[in-house]
Amino acid sequence: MYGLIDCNNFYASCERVFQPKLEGIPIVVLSNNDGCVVARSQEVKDLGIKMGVPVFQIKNEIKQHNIKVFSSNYTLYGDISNRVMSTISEFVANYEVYSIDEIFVDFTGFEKHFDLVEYAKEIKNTVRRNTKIPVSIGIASTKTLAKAANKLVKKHHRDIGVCYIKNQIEARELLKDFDVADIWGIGRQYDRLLKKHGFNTALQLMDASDVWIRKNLSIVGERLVNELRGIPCIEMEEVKPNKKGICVSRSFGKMIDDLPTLSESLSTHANRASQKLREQNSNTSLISVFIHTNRFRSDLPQYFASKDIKLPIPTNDGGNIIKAALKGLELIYKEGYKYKKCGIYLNDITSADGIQQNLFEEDDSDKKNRLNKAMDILNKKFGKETLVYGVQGFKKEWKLRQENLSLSYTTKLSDIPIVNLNKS
DNA sequence: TCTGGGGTCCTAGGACCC
DNA sequence: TCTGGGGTCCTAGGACCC
Repeated sequence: MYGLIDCNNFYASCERVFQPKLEGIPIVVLSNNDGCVVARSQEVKDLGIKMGVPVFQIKNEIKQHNIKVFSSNYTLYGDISNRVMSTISEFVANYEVYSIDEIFVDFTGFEKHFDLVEYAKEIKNTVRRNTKIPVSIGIASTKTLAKAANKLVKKHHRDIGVCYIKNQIEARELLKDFDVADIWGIGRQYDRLLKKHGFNTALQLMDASDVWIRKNLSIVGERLVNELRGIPCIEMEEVKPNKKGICVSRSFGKMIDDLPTLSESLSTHANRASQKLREQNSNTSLISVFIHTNRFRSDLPQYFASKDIKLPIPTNDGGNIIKAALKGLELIYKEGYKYKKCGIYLNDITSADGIQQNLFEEDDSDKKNRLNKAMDILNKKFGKETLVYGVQGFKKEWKLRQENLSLSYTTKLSDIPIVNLNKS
């Protein structure tokens, strides 16, 4: 038995933790650069505002319904997420943190000793008490069914917050009205394909022909259908495997046309990417950089470019990676365009232990390792970007727009909430 | 004026080997 | 008129997830 525990309207709920007066008030949280809506409170969902809409398209609704708007505050959400996950980890031995607001838990064997619904309710109440975050819990014999159960909570069992699919008889009953589009692993394209061939509900998909599924949805679809049938095909991943690719990119707060400013921004992303690499004790030997203009501005000339740089020796040194990135940037930069975004991908990722040296280049990796270690320690202790490379610049003209950022209540001493006892 | 930022896995097809 | 049979590796692109 698997459980999927998911935080309701997570980012919006986080914003409410330290501002309880926002309870019941419609809230949206925006993507980086205050671009799109990435999280909505229930009140906003009820208004019919869709996930992902550009915020300028809902200006009127925001005004009309007095919707409170927040820039995304990942420092806060990350910290609250850790609290939620650690509370849940007290209840189960095996679990997989699946995303910032979701966790799979392994309930195998629990059903023999506990009433699973009651046990789940206790988890839910404890999380709420410890963190103030509301969660929903779906339980079933496979991860895909647990995901579906979790969706069903939001439709039919919001009061209890738990949905338990005990066996396949119940699964068939509950999934007979379940839209294929809502199945974990069915996206827009597969939804269209399935509907075209008459598969509208999860139940119909459960009874589909294996050959047809294999042919049209590949092995991924075959696994998915078996999971719906109660045959587990997707295992728990309790330890996070190292990333095989690392990407850091951002849109600019305003459009940029000159190489020096682009270089500052790209250096910053490159440095951040090198930190991520070091966090998992890996090296890269293939760096790609890209820049592009604003694809929505059809009135402006468009330019999209990327460049791969192969490194002779795998590295995780910030200086090396920045140097390679800037070399790539110079090769693709063209004057006369208004750039909107740049970024860096690190690929060909290998372990940082046991590097194959190059016969013809001097080995200064020991010195660089010590430098990087020192930088990482300082930035961890005194806050990120305390110590940076000079090429990253100081003016940060390209930085994100974040006009409605809440405080870092839990991670920054100066932002800690103050309780005024006298007043109350 | 204004449109996010990360990831994973799978397949097909081409280049190459003997 | 007729042109083998078996592999591997890599990449680009497309699907998906949050």
